[in-house]
Amino acid sequence: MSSPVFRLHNTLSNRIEPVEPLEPGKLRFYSCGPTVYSYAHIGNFRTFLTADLIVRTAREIGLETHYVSNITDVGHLTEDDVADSGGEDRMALALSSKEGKRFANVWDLARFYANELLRDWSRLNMIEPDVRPRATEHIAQQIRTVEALIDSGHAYETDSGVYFSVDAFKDYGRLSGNISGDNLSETTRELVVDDEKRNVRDFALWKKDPKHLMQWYSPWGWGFPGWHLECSVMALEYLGEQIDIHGGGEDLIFPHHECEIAQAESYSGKQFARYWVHTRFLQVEGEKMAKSKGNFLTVHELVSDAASGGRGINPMALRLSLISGHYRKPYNFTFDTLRANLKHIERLEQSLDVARNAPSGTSDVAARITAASERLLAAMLDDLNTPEAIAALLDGIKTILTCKDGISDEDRSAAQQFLSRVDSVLGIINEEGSDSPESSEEDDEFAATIEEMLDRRQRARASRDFALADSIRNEIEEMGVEVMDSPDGAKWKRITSIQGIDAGE
RNA sequence: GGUGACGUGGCCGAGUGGCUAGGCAAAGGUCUGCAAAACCUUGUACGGCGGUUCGAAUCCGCCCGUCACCUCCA
Repeated sequence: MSSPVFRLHNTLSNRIEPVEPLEPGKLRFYSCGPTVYSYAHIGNFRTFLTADLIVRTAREIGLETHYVSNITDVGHLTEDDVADSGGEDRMALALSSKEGKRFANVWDLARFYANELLRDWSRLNMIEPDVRPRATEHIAQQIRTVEALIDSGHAYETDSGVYFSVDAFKDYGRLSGNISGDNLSETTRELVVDDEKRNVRDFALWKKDPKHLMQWYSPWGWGFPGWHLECSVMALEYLGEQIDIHGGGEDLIFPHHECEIAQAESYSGKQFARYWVHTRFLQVEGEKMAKSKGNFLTVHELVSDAASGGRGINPMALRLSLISGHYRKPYNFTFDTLRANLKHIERLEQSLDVARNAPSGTSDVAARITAASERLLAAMLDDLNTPEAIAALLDGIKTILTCKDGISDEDRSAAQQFLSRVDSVLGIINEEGSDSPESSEEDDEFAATIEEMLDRRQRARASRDFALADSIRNEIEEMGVEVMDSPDGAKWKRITSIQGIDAGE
């Protein structure tokens, strides 16, 4: 048996290619992380989830995967065209916003949102990178790299900073197809105005700016590093001069990744990354997600409980929603599909219960469950075809649920193997996190009230006073709780709803 | 203007020359005092117009529409 082949779309070739690591059996993977100037939104997380699925799938087939993802905690500029004359710094902007007023300084703000990122990351049951480097902790390395690029003739200093010379790197533009500078039309805003730049396309490696809120001392005076530099430097530091896969959002193809290639390859003289994987932006309810449209959704808001102003969504359902579209296609995130995914997660939990606790029986579905399991992995190996994988997931769950009244030993074992694969590859089973809403005293009181009402209802049913029983149930439902009668008595659970969307239902 | 992607049933989303994707919603049924859950059943869609072919949602051409990137948004 040959080992399974993992195929991914490579932006460099615009083709789906088998992933063949430089060093057989060992995968070096770098995924671009966010700038932490606010809560990360679901679009950010769609990209991070693509990385997460790459790691999970690679490990499932036994590739020893070294996974690095950074945190950008330097405030880069919102507009390059005004950068030289004092453009705005993202962090500084966030600091002066209403929300940012509570932070003492940009360092504090970056620290806060970096912590929140990690919190959202773990809520979505995402794999922690082996190394999670921060830009501000790699300034010295960045300065050394700039010096090396100047020494080798790939960069030069001007009054405003140090620029990378695009003319000194022949492959510039290969990744994005932006080969010439001429294709920038009048619809594009003007490029950086700096008479000392040798080519308008040259980009900054170091900005001189003694007024910047975050600044460091360098051979070129006080200032801060260019945005593209940090990822190249940190990838080189933790993964070596040549990595296998480099990923990020589609917007990073140009200029960020194009510039990374230029810097890293000029520095090392070797091909930097062999596979480039990019995630398409998602839309919300059919529209581009934008703060101005009011459809800017953060993971923080969606999964926080209602009491603290969130929408109280099960993080696993959110995770499933965000991976339910193919990563290279525009995905339309809607509350309708989120609601469907809440049901899927409930059924998944039921299937776990069946696999563990269903009584012994004579079911005969092991072959079907195993087929679903194989189909699931095969779909993921085929350029992360998550919609197909989820179809296999649902088929497996459905099959397992048919065994709830009795399951054979063979089927139980197949079911457990299936669920274990679902756990490791899709990451939508998070049992530690699932009962996360810390059981507070309020919850205990609430439960006691419901139990008491159910007792009264049970007595009414016993005396066949169904009208009373039903009216009690209606009362319970108005409290947001669903009642389910079963052979071992009535069970209840909170009705899954999305705060702010299902209000009044 | 340049580059790239995409348009599939009420909705979300696979497929990419002939063979049921799947899910949500909906309808009917089994079960139940009634429900809920679960299970079973039902649904013939591929933006438009041409062309290639025995046969096209799938290939080719044109058109229409949507979206993204083109110097710092994942």
